[in-house]
Amino acid sequence: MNRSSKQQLLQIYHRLLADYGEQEWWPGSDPFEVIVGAILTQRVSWKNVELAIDALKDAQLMTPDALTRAPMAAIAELIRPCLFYNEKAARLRAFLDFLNARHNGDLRSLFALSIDDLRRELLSVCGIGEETADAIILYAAGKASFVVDAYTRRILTRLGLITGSETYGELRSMFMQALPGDAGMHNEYHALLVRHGKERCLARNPKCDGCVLQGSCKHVPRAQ
DNA sequence: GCCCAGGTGGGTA
DNA sequence: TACCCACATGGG
Repeated sequence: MNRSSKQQLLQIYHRLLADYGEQEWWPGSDPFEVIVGAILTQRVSWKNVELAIDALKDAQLMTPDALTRAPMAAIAELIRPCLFYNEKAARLRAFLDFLNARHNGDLRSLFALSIDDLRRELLSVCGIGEETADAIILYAAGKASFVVDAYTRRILTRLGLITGSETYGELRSMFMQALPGDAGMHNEYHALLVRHGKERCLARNPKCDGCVLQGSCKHVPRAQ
């Protein structure tokens, strides 16, 4: 990765931050709730995840211990507003089995690992892929690990910084090399890309009128 | 009724 | 490696 690409990534961050302000994603949230949210949000809007999180809280199940004891069918029913609830209930169970077996059910033990070890262990859990692992490392453990999602790829492609065919790991490395090891900045940058992607880089209806990244952005204005 | 939302894993060629 | 499919709700 060359110096100019690093500068461009930093420039994009500062322009987005200046335009949208701080996004405050998962500020001061309970780490376990963040992990549950990270698993439930797979391929579903955050609104639906909030419904499921509230349901789990109301049922007093938002702790590793309580959720471990709950029957999977009951969990599935509570997280029904999320897509693929049976599968996601199994993924929550898989994470809990891992946490109990490897870390005696203690998140502090899990988070005491280095970023690389933490990432490796999370990826060994069925149902946790790269994006979810990075989201857990960043938002639950508070360690700097960049979260690459569909918006990130789409925005960088339209800006001409990448071809779009890069692997997840390649894109993550780009950000890891360009940004300081500051979890707060990684957190904010990812949130800003999602905000920008939602508002300006819609999958089927790209538009870029008044876009904060205008000038370098190659969006085609939406046909009226 | 249709489209889409902050993915992952397993199967097939 | 690259694609395809299952998973299967709720809001606009």
